[in-house]
Amino acid sequence: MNADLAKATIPLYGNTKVTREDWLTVALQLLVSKGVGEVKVLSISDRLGVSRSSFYWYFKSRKDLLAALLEDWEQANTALLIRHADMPAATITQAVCNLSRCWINPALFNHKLDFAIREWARRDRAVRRRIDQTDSARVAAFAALFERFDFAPAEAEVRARVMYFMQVGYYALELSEPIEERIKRIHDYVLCFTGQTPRRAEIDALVAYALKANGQG
Amino acid sequence: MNADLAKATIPLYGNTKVTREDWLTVALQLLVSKGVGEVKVLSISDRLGVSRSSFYWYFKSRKDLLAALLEDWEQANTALLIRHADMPAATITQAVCNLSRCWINPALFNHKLDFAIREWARRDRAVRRRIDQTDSARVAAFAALFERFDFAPAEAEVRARVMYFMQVGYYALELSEPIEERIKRIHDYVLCFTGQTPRRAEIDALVAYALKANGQG
DNA sequence: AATTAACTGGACAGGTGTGTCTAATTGCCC
DNA sequence: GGGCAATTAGACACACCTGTCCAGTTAATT
Repeated sequence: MNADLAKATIPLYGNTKVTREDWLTVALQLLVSKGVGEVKVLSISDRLGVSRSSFYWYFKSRKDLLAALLEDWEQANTALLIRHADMPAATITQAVCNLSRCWINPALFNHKLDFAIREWARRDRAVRRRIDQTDSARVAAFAALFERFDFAPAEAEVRARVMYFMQVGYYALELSEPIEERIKRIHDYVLCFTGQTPRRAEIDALVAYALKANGQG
Repeated sequence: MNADLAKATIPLYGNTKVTREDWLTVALQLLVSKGVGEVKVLSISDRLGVSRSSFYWYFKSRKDLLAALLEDWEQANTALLIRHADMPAATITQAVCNLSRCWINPALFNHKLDFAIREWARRDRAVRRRIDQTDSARVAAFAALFERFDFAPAEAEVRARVMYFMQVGYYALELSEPIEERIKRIHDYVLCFTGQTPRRAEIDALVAYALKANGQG
């Protein structure tokens, strides 16, 4: 149950059963699967097989834990997207294919986490502010990508937004379509996003990547 | 506080202060502004200035109330979108402009309600099923629109999805940009969605509509 | 004016959550 | 093998939400 993290660290001192990391890991799982509202001290301690009150040795309060979770999220998701947007590419269609890897490979972008944070932001101003900054940074990186391929600034901005918002919307609907279904649409998506017909090799490579990343390769 | 609805109906019998409608109205406001979790009998009775227990005269339980709210939502939002998608238009760009009125006029599509339901669906299977049906119906209507203007079925489907998901994503981010900002992008959005340059008159008409609907006209 | 149907209010029971305090318990160190 | 520090369990206080019960209160009806 808690074997994963506790054992990796230095041997524990005293009557220790779990670490602060363990609390965080389970809290993150709960945040992702059920939303902030369900990140409860009791639920976590249950899953950890540990008394609820131990929690207060590691964290000042539930708020303290939530702040730590927000920190974790901020480190993970945005840097990934920006890194992929900045990858070298010969054509705009290739660049969009590169970026699509984040959406197509579940190991890359944690959309459930992203969305849990979004839901949280609806009820918390501080979270709201942080996610707004994050969204701006992402869109700016995508717009820069289109501008690198000589799109006019205004059009680059709109295409960046369409691409990003469309993806967020896709996640919002939680369609959970099989990968074969999604693959069929890749060509037309790239066409719609860029206004240009992608090369066959670009699409083929992305399709192969998608299958592999989803365990169908 | 509760003057709005109670007075509009037939004179009330007995020691009546509020109606079932009043409970529903306030519940809907809470659902929209704070999410399902905050739709509490106590919160509503407080706002209504009425005892909490009166609730159980009108509704069997909190679940009963929530079911009624879901019913309300289903009636309102989807029919509106489909009606706009089916409007006659001379060009595909014109058709997309027609549909955009739903997104641009806050009096038409209640996106906050739509999103509150989406969040709710994350924790309730029955709601999940209903919203999935709704989303399919909407996308089907949009795809039919593109097909009417001779787009190939596969491309029509993708363009419908890009347009719809992009809009849902936009709402997910809760950007709250001023209307002037959004207006600037209309032209490029239509271009990106349809792959065709819209006519000047089409854009001008939509911009005028947007300003009027947002009290700037 | 009494009756009655349509409500309303307050008290109570039961469940679940947070946070605090104190008395264990455990493993390392000397 | 006793002491100590780190950690944990359990009891308790408090808050808040749902749902039930019952004794009012009120205005149309007779």
